[in-house]
Amino acid sequence: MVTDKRTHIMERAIELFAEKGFEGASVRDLATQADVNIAMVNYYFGTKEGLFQQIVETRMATTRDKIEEIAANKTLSEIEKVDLIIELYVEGFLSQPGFHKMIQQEMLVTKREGMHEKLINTFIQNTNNFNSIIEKGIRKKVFTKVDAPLVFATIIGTVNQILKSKIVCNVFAGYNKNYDPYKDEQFKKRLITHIKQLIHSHLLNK
Amino acid sequence: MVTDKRTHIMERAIELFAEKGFEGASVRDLATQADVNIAMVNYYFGTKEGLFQQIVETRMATTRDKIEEIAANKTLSEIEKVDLIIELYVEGFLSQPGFHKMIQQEMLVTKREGMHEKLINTFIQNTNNFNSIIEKGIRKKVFTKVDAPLVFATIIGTVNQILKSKIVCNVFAGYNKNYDPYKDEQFKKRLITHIKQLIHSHLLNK
DNA sequence: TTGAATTAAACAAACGTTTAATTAATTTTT
DNA sequence: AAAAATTAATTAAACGTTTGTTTAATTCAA
Repeated sequence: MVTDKRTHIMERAIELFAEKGFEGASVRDLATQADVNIAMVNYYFGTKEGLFQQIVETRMATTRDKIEEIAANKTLSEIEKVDLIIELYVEGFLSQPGFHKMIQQEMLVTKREGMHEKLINTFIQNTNNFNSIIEKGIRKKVFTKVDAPLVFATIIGTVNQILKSKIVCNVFAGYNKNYDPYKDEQFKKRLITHIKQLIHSHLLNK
Repeated sequence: MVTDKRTHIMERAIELFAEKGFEGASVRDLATQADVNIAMVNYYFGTKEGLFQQIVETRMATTRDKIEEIAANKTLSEIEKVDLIIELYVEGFLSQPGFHKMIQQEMLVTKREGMHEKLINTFIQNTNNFNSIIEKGIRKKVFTKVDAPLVFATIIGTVNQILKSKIVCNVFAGYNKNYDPYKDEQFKKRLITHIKQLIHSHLLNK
């Protein structure tokens, strides 16, 4: 039950950090939400920042490894790889909206330098892996000569933009305020379709 | 000299808010950066949140009005309007990176509900104006049947992604760490070209 | 002389963290 | 297997700082 409590605190913390930001979410708030004593946060994670780092380190490695795996795969074509990465980001972001909101905020803020740099470095790795796929496609002449890193920025940026607010997202989806688009399989497909069509016509345009 | 001091505080506050977030930037910090007494912030803006709101209200109306103007224009074609909006966002974002970082953070955070809703509403207005352009283009059969609100999300999202960190941006641009891509005219052109090509092949694809 | 601008000092409240005491669980010894 | 000893988990209370804001006095300009 020890690790259960640890992960429980982390899970509740993700939602609070996403909602209020790192500074905006107080330790007392975190403890109340997780239904534990205030001192438990420091007991398990040392500091508030330690808790944040634990969350990031645990969850961010997954996406990075998956992208690395896709990039290194030798049986997939370049366009198949691009499609897989699009699906990976949409599914990952929509299934863990809180976590990715957290990350987005921290990428904007340069206050906690160590944390910020760690995020940037992982992101740069992902960019490089994506670039290598695109560049190979261009060399093979299956892709047009596109601006690879900016194509990556478009994919991530589009999903991030959707993630920015559920309300805005509802306007996009045209549904009512109580409906949760992140949990809707149809909305997910719609987003994937949009990005794929967009990127395909850009990459494969003659 | 009164308004000068007011705007001076606002200008310095934008940079601090962008760098550290709303909660992360303390009033003492703001006062020190603007080289004024701590009490002056409350004297001019009532509260810290009042300062934030003043900044947002002053600057955000400009973009909204420009988009409305473009959408209402009767001499421009639909594709010309789309191009103008792309240029508007890239130029606006790159010339005022601090302000737009601030906005991005506040759109992610739902703590200050009033502020958040105001941002969302303005954004929804912009989305609707953009949609009406796209829908007209589709009706005229000069555009393919695209997902208009998601196309808008792609444009904004791409620029926002670029804005997320100067370091990441430098990796995109392939330059050294001291170079400031936001001030580089060539990088701006590169970004505009990428988005235009991307959106064009998506909208005009047969 | 009147009102605005500016200041240093103080305010209570909230912050992250630590402490010291207590309970619960585990291990060691009998 | 029971008792004792040891470690881990949990708690309420307090720690010193920092927070945003206010006050009351002072300087400045009209």
